[in-house]
Amino acid sequence: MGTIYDLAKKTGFSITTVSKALNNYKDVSDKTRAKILQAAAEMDYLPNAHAQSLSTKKSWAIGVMFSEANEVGMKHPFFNGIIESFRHATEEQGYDLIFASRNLRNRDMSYLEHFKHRAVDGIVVICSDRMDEQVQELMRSDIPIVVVDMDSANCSVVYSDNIEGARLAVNYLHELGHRKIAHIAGDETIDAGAARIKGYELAMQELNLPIRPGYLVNAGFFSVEEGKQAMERLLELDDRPTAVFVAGDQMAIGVIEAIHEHGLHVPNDISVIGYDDIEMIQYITPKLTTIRQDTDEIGEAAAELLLEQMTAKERLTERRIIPVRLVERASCAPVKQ
Amino acid sequence: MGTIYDLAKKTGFSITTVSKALNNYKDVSDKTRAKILQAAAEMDYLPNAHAQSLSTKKSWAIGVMFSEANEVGMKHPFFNGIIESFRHATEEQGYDLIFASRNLRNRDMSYLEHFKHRAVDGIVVICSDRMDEQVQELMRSDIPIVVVDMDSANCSVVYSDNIEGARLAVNYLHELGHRKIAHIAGDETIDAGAARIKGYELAMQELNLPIRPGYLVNAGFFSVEEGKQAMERLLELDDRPTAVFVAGDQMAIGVIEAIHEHGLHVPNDISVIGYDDIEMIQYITPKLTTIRQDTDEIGEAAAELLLEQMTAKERLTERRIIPVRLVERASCAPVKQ
DNA sequence: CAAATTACCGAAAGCGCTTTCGGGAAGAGG
DNA sequence: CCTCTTCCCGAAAGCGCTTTCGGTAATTTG
Repeated sequence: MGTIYDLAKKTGFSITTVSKALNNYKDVSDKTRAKILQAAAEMDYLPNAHAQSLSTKKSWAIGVMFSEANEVGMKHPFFNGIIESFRHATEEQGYDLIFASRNLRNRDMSYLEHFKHRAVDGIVVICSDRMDEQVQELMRSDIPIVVVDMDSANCSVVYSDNIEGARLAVNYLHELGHRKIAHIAGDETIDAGAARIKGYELAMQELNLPIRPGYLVNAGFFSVEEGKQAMERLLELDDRPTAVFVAGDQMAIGVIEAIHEHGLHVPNDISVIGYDDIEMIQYITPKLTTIRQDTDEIGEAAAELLLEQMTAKERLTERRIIPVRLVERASCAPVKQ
Repeated sequence: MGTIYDLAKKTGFSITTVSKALNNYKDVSDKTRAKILQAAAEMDYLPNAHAQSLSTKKSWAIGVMFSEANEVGMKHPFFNGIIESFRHATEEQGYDLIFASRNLRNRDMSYLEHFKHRAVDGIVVICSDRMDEQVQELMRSDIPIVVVDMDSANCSVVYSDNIEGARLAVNYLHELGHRKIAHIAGDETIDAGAARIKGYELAMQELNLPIRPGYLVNAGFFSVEEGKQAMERLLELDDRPTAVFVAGDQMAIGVIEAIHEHGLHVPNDISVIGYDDIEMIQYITPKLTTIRQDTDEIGEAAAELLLEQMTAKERLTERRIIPVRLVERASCAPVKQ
């Protein structure tokens, strides 16, 4: 491969000139630039990124932090949809993504420390747990940052319009004639969970529907199993709901399972509407009606907000709320007479 | 944060001694080491990774390349299961993962070039397309590398025992009394696809079962839609199979859909067995019986093979074949009388 | 044609760290 | 008391690149 010195020797110019030619400075003649570029191609010269970063203080790297909360890491279909689109958008600008480990040889360090160590140009946090001390630390730092799926006044954030999403869901069920609408919710410590609860309550109020006792059940952290258990509790009620708005698709899968196990039918006996629109719900029975979050757009918006800060070289705090929409499939039906 | 110079000034020692203290050299007394460490903690000192890499020629970074083939990137549940476990295993040793973009500012470069530019210590390739010129180039290079889900004599590889997996599937169907067993296959240009075809043919032969005309159908690149279309073709046959071994779970989902749309029942009319054991198939109807690939172990094995090369600082070529197992669920039944 | 620009190029410092090598001080051995 | 080790420490070179600042040579201007 060779270094810039080899290139200089080979072409007979100084490393200064070589560097300038490579970086499109204008104070080098076309003739010599051509020679240098030619020679560079011949010897497969590639600049060393570390040396460049060291001297320019720009690493062209973005650190990504995933919530390790439920041990899903990058396996979660919603989160990895976002990161994939984020990756596309940033890669176009020449940035690489780096997934930092938490331990540097012997000693283990925080994400912030690791990102500083790596001298990343920016950070993207994809995490729903606002209590996470690691995330807090990142948000307090002065590195350009964007956090996804969580609100904050101190840094740029992007998330779906959860309130509107919940409202869409409730209104839809209402239009189908449902009045006894329950909500299986995500934990309130998670912004998305809290917002959807709020949207549910708001919508119910707007429609003058009472939230009956036991109709709002916390199903924790969005897993299939938790959804199932939550639905069990609804089924135990004397005054069962005819429809349930579930705060996440995975939970909704558990919900449907529970309903089926009780010998009831979705949607004939109970309508179910989910949230997210992860791919697999098109293939379950019945196909799940849901509120679609646009992971592509979320990822792109996140990239945009971060890129903006990185080029401005200052921390900005913009809030971007991505619209959602209802995707009608087969898990909701008009209420029985 | 400060540099090593600041630390030296603050403690009164030379940067040499500071560096040595930080790196546990033995030619520095416990007393001064303690002082330096203390001061480092006080000023939140963190060594600059670029400077370190520049002088040690070790970056503690592993480049990962995903096949962009079907535009799924890191969204594919099988691949991202692998990468997640790979990440865990390498992170324990202090390595970070870097997802390289293909363009460096203006000019766009190959993955190999980018990885050289970044001076990664090793590369992991998660790609099934052996024709990909980018992958070829990586394999020809002299950087430590491990490739997943593909065979090669020139570098370390790890993949599932696809032949045995196919055999397990066919034998299982045979035990259920099936004799008319078809195979919906992945494309032969993909190693996994080819191996499963081979295993199917082998198993059929071992059981003295003929492969009837039209019973081996190529469904391309493992998508739901392709699986569905392939099944349509099988259903057009006069002499329909009673069971079908499908080379991937996603395809199997399409297969079941096609069968249902023809008014037939799985497994009563036709048994279906998949391959992979991705999470979602537990939630479809009927729950899919499948051959389970152990993504955790594949990822760990890949990490192990790569780590080995990186510490040895030489390229090795080991082949690791990960065992698979049958997971019985509800999509296969004994053949009708 | 002399003076003032302009066009090109290079010396050198600096980015933050590691590592070799040598040297002084202190302790061990005779 | 002198020599030989052992223990600590630091000067300096080097990793590969960027960028400032001057300095020629070539070109333009009046």
